[in-house]
Amino acid sequence: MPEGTKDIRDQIIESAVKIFARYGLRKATMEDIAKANNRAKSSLYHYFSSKEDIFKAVIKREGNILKSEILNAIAREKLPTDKLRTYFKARMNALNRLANVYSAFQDEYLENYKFIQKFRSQFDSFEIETIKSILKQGIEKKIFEIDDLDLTAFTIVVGMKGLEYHWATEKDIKKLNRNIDTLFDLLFNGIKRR
Amino acid sequence: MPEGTKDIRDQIIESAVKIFARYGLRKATMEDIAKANNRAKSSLYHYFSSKEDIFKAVIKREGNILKSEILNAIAREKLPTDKLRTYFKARMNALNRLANVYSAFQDEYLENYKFIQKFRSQFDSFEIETIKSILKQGIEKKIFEIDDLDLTAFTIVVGMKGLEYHWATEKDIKKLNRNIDTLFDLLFNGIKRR
DNA sequence: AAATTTTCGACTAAATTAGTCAAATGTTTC
DNA sequence: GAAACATTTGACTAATTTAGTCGAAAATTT
Repeated sequence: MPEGTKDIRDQIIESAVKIFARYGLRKATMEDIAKANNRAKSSLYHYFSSKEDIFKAVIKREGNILKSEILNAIAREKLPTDKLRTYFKARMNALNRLANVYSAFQDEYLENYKFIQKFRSQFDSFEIETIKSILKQGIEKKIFEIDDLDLTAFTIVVGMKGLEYHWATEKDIKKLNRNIDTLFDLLFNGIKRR
Repeated sequence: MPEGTKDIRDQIIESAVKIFARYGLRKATMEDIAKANNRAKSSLYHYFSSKEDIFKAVIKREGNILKSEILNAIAREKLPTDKLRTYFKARMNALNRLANVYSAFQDEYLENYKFIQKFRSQFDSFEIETIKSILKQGIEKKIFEIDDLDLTAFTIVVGMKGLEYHWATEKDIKKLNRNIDTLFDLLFNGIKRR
């Protein structure tokens, strides 16, 4: 695909996000996406090879937004402690903002797709690495005391996943933020240098 | 359909509400509804003759809920003035609560169905009659002064529809409630006995 | 105005879906 | 307990929808 084409590809992706968010991969049709973009269905195939191809692009885009939101948020903090707490909240907020796309993303039907599994595991890696780098800084600054860095980072990510599940069904944002703080404090007091 | 059958019919309608709310009439499949009800698709046809038939039942049910919520709300008020204001708010709140179903209901694709048009016009009649009865009480109690009752009731309903349209795109509930009050005051000062 | 990119409508093969049906299972009634 | 009835189901089909193709028309660039 040529150069200036980027804009229209992006346009299509943007429409597709909404359609996928509303209907999920299965029920969203190329016709739906095309209409939302004021184009004929066949035009889409000039930019993407298949519906799955568009979906991949959507997932990639939303994933990148999620990652950069998290990275930006923790970049604003100086202390590893604050970075960690901010990471928690930024993750929840970003996920909250993406709630629609995300709920489509949770669709069990998607689990069968290999590229979704790949994306998930890539995102897991990103999270573990990010947490690890925060923990490392904490160790260097003598704020944290951790035996097994990998295992600790992994455990933290798993813990957040648990919270995320709870979050999916929790409407009370206030209560949720308190949960985040509680989990954080519990974790923090476990790893803080005594 | 036999007698004790009612329970299961209702069960099916309840599942169907959720499915229609999520996907709309077009994209909701009998299979979806059946699954949500832990039944085989063919079982549904024992209780309903078609998908459209289920949809009609859903619309009827939600319409009745809407009506009774409104009627209950205004029954709690004594003064015609308060009844009118309460009507406004109850209508908005009920519609708000039914937001999902309602958004599916707004689908342009539905406009082609005759029974939807029929339902709409029946609901319009209900609203106009309800408003008229409130206005009548107001006139009797010398609180309102109205020339053409029918035309006034009609105008009020049309006004609320306009607000409803605005509401559909307005996320700020606070602002919306202020709008309701404003519209109400404007209207009220127009019909109040001087 | 030639070359290239973009759009589109018409088309097809494959998949999905509404609705049917006959048989299986479950429940009542005598 | 078996006849009568109600309910559920899986297999099936006809009709519709849908992903993806293709050749040619617009639009844009060179």
